[in-house]
Amino acid sequence: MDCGFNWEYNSLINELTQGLEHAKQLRASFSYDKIQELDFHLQMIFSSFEKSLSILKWNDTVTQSPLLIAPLVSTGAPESSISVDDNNNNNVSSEIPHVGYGEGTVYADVTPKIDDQDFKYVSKKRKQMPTWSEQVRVNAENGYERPTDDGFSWRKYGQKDILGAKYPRSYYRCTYRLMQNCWATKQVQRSDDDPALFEITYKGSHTCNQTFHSATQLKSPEKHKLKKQANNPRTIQSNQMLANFQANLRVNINDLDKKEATSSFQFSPTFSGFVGENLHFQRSQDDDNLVGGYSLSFVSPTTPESSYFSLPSSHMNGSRRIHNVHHSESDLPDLFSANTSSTSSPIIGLEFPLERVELDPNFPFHNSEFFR
DNA sequence: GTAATTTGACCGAA
DNA sequence: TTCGGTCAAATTAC
Repeated sequence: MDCGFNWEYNSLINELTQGLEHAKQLRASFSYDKIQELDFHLQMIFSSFEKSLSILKWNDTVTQSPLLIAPLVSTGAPESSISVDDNNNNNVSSEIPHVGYGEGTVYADVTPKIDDQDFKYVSKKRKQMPTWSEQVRVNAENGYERPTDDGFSWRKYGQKDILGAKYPRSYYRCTYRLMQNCWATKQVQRSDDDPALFEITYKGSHTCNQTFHSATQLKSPEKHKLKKQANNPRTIQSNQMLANFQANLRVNINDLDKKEATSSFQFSPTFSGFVGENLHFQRSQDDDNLVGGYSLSFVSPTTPESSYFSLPSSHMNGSRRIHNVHHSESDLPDLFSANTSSTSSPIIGLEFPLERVELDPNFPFHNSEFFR
């Protein structure tokens, strides 16, 4: 039977918790001179509540079936939300060997069969998993054939030529589907018109704790340290926030200040820097709100108090020096590149693409909160 | 040896 | 019958 882990319930809790957190920060930081920060939290709140509603609508539709109840005791698998019910003997366990796959999984004869009508509900439920899409641009010049990391660990399980599409579609599932019953999936489709552009469709929210599993692959004592950190609820929540944040990263470097950009500075190994239109690099003074170390900021010449990003060194595990910041080639004018030196020890927490980051100058953010 | 990817086959939906 | 999504054996990468 089930391990007490519920996919939709946890997703909902995650989303609502995030929304609440952003609302709190919004209230705490309300000030006319922090309008961009406020805007960021508003966007995150909207996103959280939209996803929550999506999950609720999805669940509400499916639970019209008498079999598909008890969301708190079902497994994480969308198709295994059929609850244990001694009265009608419709017991279906995710641990019982089954044949077939995917939508309308056919269970082995040792279990009671699901009739056709029930199948429709099961299939419908998976179909109605919360879905959202985003577009990611990559720099194919340097061999980037797939979108940059989105902060989660994915396992590719299929590729398919799509009718009318120039490029095949790739299918990914969460690496921790089996270990943590996480049923998030994504599809990646390259744009016909713009090969550097990828349409990524996510289905279902992550219910896994990926920091934990990253840590388990490391050697001790880092392993122990990261495990401890990963179990911190704040860390788990921050991971989700970071993923959301990362999903909104874009970059425009049309007015990159080359003089500033080519100077070296200490830098996170996983954030490679960003310059928006009319912005320039500036290595900032320590942020009083952060714990120790230096931080890197982006300051708008016109509104220096409102456009910035900072990263405390206390969350870096070893420092890096970044160099060779330069514009990308002409076919990808909105990207820039930078190289980092050395890779001492892995960073704690989520990892972001090293060499390339996109930042939309229209997307205000202040992510100091993520790292505290 | 283990984990990840590739790829042909299978299945359900339309 | 076609097509998109998934599985799982074979292959490749680490």
